[in-house]
Amino acid sequence: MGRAERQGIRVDVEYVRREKSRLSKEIVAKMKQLKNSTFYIEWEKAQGKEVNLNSVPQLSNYLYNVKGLEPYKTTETGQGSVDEEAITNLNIPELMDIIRIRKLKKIRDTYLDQFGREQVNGVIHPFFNLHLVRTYRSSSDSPNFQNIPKRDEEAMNIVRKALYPRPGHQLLEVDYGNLEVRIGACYHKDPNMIKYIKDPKTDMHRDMMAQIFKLEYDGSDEHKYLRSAAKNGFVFPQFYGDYYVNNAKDMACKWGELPNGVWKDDLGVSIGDITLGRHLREQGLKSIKSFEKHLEKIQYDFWDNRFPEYASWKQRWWEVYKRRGFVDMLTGFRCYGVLSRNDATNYPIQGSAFHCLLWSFIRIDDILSGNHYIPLQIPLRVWKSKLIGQIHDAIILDVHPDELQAVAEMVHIITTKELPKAWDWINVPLEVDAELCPVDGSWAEKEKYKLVA
DNA sequence: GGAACTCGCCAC
DNA sequence: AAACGTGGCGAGTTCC
Repeated sequence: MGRAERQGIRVDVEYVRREKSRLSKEIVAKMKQLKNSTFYIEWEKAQGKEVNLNSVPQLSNYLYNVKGLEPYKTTETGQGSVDEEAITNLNIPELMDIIRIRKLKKIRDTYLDQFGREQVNGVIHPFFNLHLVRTYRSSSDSPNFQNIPKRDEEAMNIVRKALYPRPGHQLLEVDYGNLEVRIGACYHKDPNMIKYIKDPKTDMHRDMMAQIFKLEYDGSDEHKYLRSAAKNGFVFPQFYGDYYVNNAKDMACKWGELPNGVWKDDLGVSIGDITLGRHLREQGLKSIKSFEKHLEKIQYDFWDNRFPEYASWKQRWWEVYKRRGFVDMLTGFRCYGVLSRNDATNYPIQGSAFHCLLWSFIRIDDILSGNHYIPLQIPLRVWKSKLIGQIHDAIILDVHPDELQAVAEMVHIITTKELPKAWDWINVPLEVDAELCPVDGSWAEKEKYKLVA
């Protein structure tokens, strides 16, 4: 990991400077426009002094105390929330401008600023800490290389266009697929989960989508969307220890839309020519309450029938922790201290999943730096290609095009074949996906790449 | 003037 | 009966 830190990642300093000033111009223009609105003028009047558009307490106070609006949700400390979800639901156009400004400032002040500040001769050297995280995962700082925008298209493009390989090289990213789910299976050994992992014809999220939304998955874009709703709104939260009441509320708010506990025909996700809310109503799930009851049954089915071994492992593992005060991970580390019921099962899975990545990272480093002892058909030499970073279940390399083929094969062998050989407790196949950027292309330009033909 | 806090938001 | 896991970081705010 130290070698990757020293290697670093190239930053286009001139681009960062230009992009920051472009963002600043848009932020200033947006603020100017906002300051002319009656919403802002009334806010300023109530405030009695100049309004700070970045101040969360000021906005919360104005919306919920001065104007007396009903908060859509509250924060941990009971204050009216002003996060994106909460203020979007107030249906005030000016608040959309605040969301836009926040997003642009996030890109400028959190990411581009960090790159400019931390770069040395056009290279950043993020730290990858191995000693700070309770679960034995890693963390990264100065700058944090592990939270660079990915899902939001605009933010992803702006930020990742700043990061480059060395001249004549290309960036390669190799991700383990569903690593935590697979490593979880090594602990609980649930046969149904193992079947989902091993049999490519099966798909757990597709099955859950059908059950939750009462729809047979047909592969359409709308169904793909609902599949990810089931995955991120129910399955993963359940794995982490959440329960159906939260799941129902989150899913209904995000995908169905029901301000008064009843589905609205004109709001929410559409499937075919009707909305999800309408579809659920036609299926007899008339309100949020009935959807919650529906999810309650699904939760019991999920743990009692679909993954009973997983459920009993969770139970046993918690009993072990209560008796001994610690749990041991398959990778030899011990989780101790005050753990909640969820912690006692989440920590070992999360930690040993990362250790799989770390083992692979170290072995790849051995080979690239010419020190390897693994009996592979790979000549001993120092490679031009280098490891430059890691994001929990992904490895990022800076590859010379002449070595691409060899690197791809080697990484594939290490991550999916050598690792399970080294650790016999790995009882499920491991898979990796890869993405490749063009030669001299930025990290924004990555495209799917097959490691093995 | 800095530490500690809250809040929002990015990643896995 | 319970009531989602791990981080880093920026900005505003309050306290000492």
